[in-house]
Amino acid sequence: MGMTEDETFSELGSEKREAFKEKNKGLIPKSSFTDWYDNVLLEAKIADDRYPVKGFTVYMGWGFSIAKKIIQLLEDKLEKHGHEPMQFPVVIPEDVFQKEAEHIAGFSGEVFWVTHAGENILERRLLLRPTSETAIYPLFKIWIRSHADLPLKMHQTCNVYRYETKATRPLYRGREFLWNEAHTAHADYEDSERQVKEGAEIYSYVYDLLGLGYLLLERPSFDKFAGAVYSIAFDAWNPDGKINQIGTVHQLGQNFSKAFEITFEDREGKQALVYTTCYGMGIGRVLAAIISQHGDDHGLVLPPIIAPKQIVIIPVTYKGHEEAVNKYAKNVLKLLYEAGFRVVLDDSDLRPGEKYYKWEMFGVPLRIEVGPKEVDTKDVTLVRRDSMARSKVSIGELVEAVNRLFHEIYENIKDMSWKRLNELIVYSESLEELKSLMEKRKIGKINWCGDPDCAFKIKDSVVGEIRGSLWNKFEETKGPCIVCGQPAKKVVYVSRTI
RNA sequence: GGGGCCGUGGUCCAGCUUGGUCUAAGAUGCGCGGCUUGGGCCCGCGAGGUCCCCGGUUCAAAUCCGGGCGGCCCCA
Repeated sequence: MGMTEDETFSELGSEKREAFKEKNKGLIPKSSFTDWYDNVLLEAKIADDRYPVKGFTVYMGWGFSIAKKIIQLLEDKLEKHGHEPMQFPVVIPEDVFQKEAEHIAGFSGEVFWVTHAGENILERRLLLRPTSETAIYPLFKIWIRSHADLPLKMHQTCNVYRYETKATRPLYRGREFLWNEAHTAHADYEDSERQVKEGAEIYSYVYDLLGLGYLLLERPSFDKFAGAVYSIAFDAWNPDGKINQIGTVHQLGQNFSKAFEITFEDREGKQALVYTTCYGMGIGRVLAAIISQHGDDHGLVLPPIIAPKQIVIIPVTYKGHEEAVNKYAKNVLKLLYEAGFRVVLDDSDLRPGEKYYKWEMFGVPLRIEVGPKEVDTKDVTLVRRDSMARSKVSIGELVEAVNRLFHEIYENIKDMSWKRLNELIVYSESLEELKSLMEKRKIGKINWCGDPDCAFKIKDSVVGEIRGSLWNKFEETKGPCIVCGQPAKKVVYVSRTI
C-alpha cells in the first residue's frame, strides 16, 4: 500500500500518511511495528505511557485485566507446585544489599535510592528492590533451621525498580515493572537442579497456554544473572526482529547462601549451606509478547483463556424489529453467561460496523451477531477474531460450538506463532552471512567455540549478540566456530534484543 | 554514552523555511439532537488548546536562538 518494507509509518511523508489513514480508517498496519504497537496500546486501553516520569507506565483497564489473568495462571501453577505466596517490602537497606559481591556489581549502577525522610538524611540508606534476593535471604536465614524446613519455596508478584539506561519502551522495558519472582532453598545441589527444571516447566506451561513462540536458552556465562552459577531464559520473538526476554530461571548454587549465611542442620546433625534458585517472569513483557505475536492490522488477537471478555454479542436491529432482536440477544447473553463464559452485550448506539472494529481492536476472540434473520431461524452468526471466519450455529449447539471454536482459535494462533519463529531462525556459517541476517531482522543459528572473545567479536561486527544454546535439547555442531575457525562446542542463537 | 528526527485540543496532524494576515486550520474522537443500522453512513449544534517547559532576541514568537524535559530511530 505505497509503503516499502523498510519504511515505517512515521517516516512516510504526511501526504502519504494521510492517504493511508483515509484508506484504512485510522488503523496503522502491523508492518510498521513501532507505530502499530504504540497505537494499539492506546486504542485497546492497554497502557498509557504519558505518565510524567520517564520509564514509568500506567496500565489501563483492558491491559491490566489481561495482566491479572496472566498473573493468575502463573500463581495458580506455582502454588500447585508448592510455592507459598508472600509479599516482601520494597525497600532494602544498603548494607544488606551489598553482601553478595557479583550481585552488587551487576545491579548497583541502576538502583533507585531512598536517602531522605522529610528534610532529614537517613543514617542508613535504603534502595528500591531491583530484584528481591537480598530482601528475602535475611528472612530465609531465620526461617530455615533444619533439613525438615527444606525445600522452601515462595513467590511474589510485585513491582521492581531498575534505572534503565537503555531506551525505555512501554511494557518491554520500564524503570518500574511488574513481575512475579520465585525463590527457593534446598538441602543439596541435586534438589536445586530439580527445582530449576520445575521452574522452567512452570514457565513453559504458562507460555504455552498463551500460545507464545519462544526459545528456551541457556545464557552464555558472560550474560548470566549477577551472582548465578548459570541462567536460562525464555526469548520470545518480536515482529521487529528483536528478542523479548519474557522469563529467566537461575541456578544460584551456594553463592547467596554463603553471603547470607543461610545454613541448616542436615540429617547427620551437621550445619550446611543451602542451595538456592530463583526465577522471574516479567508480566509486562509477556503481555507485550501476546500483543506483538498474535496481533494483526485490526488490533489485538487474544487467546480465549486470558481475554477479559471472550465473546461480544452485537445486536443488529432494524426499525420495527428492535424489541424482538434485543430480547433474543439478551437470551443469548444469559445462556452464555450461565455456561461460564466472559461475555458482553454491546447494545450501545453505535452502528454494527463500528462495533465490529471496536471489539476487534480489543481482541475479543468471538463475535456473535444476532439480527432479525437469526431471530427467525433460532440460530446465531459466529465470527472468529483470528481468522475472521464466519459460521452459523443453532442456539441448542451454541455452548458446544463456542468451546470448540475457542480451542481452534488457541491452536491456530499458537501454530502461527511457532511457525513464524521457525521461519525467523536461519543457520549461518560465516560472519558476513550472519551480518546480513541481522540486517534482515532474522535470528541466526551458528557454531561457537565458547570463547567469550569470539562472542564479543560477533557483537562488534554484527548488530546482534549471542543469546545462548537450547537448554532442553542438545544440538550437534555442524562446523567450526564462525569467528575463529577452531572446533565448535555449541550451537548458539544470535539476535538483536529489545 | 554518541548521532539524527520530532514535540501544536483525547488521537493523528497543517502552519514554522521567509516572525505580524494564527483570535491556530483540518481529520478523527467526545457531548447533544435527528436520521440510520448485516463492516467505520449522513445532517445539524456544541465542548475541548499553558502551540512540551524555562530563558533570550524582537515593536511583535507556534514560528528564530540557548538550555531543559519527553518521544522515536540509528550507532556504541
